[in-house]
Amino acid sequence: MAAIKHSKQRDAIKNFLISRKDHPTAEVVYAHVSREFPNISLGTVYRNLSFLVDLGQASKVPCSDGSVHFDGNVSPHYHFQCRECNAIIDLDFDVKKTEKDFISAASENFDGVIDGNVSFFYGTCPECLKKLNLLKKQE
Amino acid sequence: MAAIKHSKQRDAIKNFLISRKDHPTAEVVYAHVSREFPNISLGTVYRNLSFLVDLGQASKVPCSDGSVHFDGNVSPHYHFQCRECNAIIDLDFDVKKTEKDFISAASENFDGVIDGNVSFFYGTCPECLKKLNLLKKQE
DNA sequence: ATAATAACAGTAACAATTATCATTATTAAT
DNA sequence: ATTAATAATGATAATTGTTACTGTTATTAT
Repeated sequence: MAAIKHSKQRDAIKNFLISRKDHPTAEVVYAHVSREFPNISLGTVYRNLSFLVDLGQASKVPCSDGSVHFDGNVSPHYHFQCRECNAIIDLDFDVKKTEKDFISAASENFDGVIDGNVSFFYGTCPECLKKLNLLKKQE
Repeated sequence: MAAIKHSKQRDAIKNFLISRKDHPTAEVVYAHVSREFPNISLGTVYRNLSFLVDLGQASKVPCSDGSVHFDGNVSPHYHFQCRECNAIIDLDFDVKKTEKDFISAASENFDGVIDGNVSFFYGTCPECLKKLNLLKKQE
């Protein structure tokens, strides 16, 4: 019902999200958008991030360490988090098929209906793998 | 290094966790253990829950709605959350094999190393399914 | 131009969790 | 058994991430 009005702050937040392939937190968004809008409020950032999520133009990525990140890429995909550097990286594989298999396995001994899942993968990212290999060689 | 001393409060917290197949939050643990220890502190509950997690005697279950639950069952298994009643239920299927398949699919176009995943399943639990079917018939 | 109001900045309030600290309970040594 | 050392406690203060409030500003429709 309430008509949406345009706002430069919201544009800046959305553009920042789209421009980044990593997954900034509200604080990181705030820090960057503050450069363009020196007295933007942290509340405005939170309000617009939720708003964008509601509009389906961004997605909320709650990590198991309790931190909440935001993703400008709303196409279905899974996330990976590096145990070394905590970076969150998009994974690129056939979500549809794999998820279907995974859900049918999960439904095996369950009397309810499973219609979705949220997964996070963990391990070592390519960057950190390189660093660790270099350290090994130096020994 | 620091020697662990026994505590009745910790026992009560652990026993409560083990006794429950649902997955209480810190507040719920506090509410129940308070019956036996009327002036236990909420801080003590949080402290011991983390401690039990560190000892590998409990696990932390952070849900994507931001709430944090605790599980006395530390054997590897997945969780399901009902969209209707928000209950968290253990799923019983062959984790090892399924996870292996899932991880190898996820690793497809990724140069890092994936060694684990955390997944949450969503849908309708058996209880709520029943209720919804009854409602349908009444129409 | 003007009026209506969505969105703002600034700030207060909030909920969940963690830290502090003086007191109590548990353990190990006498 | 007493005692000494200290882990753990209860009570409370502090912290963090987020949401709500309020008067002002910016956007849109008339």
